[in-house]
Amino acid sequence: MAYPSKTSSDKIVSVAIDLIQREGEEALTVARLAAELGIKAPSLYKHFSGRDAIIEQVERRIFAMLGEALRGSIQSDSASSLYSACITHRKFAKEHARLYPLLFSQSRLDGNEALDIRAQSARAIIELFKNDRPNVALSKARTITAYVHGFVTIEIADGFQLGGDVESAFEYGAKTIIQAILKN
Amino acid sequence: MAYPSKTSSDKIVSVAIDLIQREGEEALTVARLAAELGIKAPSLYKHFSGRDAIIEQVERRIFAMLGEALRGSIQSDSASSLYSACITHRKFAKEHARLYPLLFSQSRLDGNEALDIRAQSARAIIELFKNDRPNVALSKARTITAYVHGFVTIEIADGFQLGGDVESAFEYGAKTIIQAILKN
DNA sequence: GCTCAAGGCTAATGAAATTAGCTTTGAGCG
DNA sequence: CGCTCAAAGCTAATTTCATTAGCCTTGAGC
Repeated sequence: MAYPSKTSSDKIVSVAIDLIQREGEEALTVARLAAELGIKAPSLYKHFSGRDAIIEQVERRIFAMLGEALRGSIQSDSASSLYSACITHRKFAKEHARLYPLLFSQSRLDGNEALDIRAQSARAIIELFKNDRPNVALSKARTITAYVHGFVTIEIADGFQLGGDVESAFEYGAKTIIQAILKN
Repeated sequence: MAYPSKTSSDKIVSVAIDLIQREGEEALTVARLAAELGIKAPSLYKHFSGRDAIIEQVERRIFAMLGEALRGSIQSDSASSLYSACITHRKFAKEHARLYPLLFSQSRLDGNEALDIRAQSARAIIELFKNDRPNVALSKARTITAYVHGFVTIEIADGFQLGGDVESAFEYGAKTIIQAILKN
């Protein structure tokens, strides 16, 4: 084709992820990102329609990573697997404290594509309830997912300000919910 | 004192809340807000140090409103009260879909002030577990709060994309968790 | 009736995103 | 071997915001 590309869409997204992880989303300016890639801001528009499009890809990638991590943590289809999925989810969120909140913000992801990428993460959990009626399985998956997501979201935002042992609170909640879910 | 004030800090925050509720946070530009107040952008700086300071007050107010709603929904200290608190929390979040996500974003609120305003909301729930040891009560409150917060956060972000009955999922989760919590 | 500080205003500055329009270069073809 | 052309860069606007500088107005209190 043509001019030797100094970068690629994949590279751009990777560097964007690094930057957000290091300094937060607001630090991701088009000029800054371009600089880290060794090019100038307007050149980025040859690869993406704009800043939002880049962040959208970032979200997509983080979702994929979370999904992969969750699937990797689920060995059997037992309760212990469910608990380890919770641990993994929480660990992932905290290790990507600046990226994780992007996943369920106003979400630039829309429609079909969002469905696919999210479904992959969800599916792994839903599978664990294959003995239940589909609707019940969905409710159970949503319950445990909501709990973990809510917990880590508050945790990341430094929302647990009343002291106490946050670790044991997480464990208590996860185990209690899992136990209850496996019965009812 | 002096020049007849055309507005006030309270009024500014109210109008800001309206604006965000109607058109989202990004629609809250300093110029736009000023216009809705009948003044010019720079005049706002006589009342607030900047856009962030205004949004901080918005968060504070929303937190206070949520706390009030929760306290209002708790009559007794029984399980039924806990469930109605969940309903109230969810209703509040959905009725303030554009404002609620601000509460646990990166949070501009810091330190002591944040503690106070959040503690008020939390306290109401913790009270319900006064028969438990303090640390357990805290864990229980955190568990149910995390669940509801996570659920509505995902819901608002349109994250439940696999169909099914979201209403019944919420009910299932809330009731299951409450029941489990009241035992253990 | 004077004064002065709070609360407005206009004009300027500075950061970002984005657009317009030009330049470079190397893959592939004749 | 040399030509061409489209992709990928670049510089120079343009726009939209937030914020700052500096000035003007007015009414409460003396």
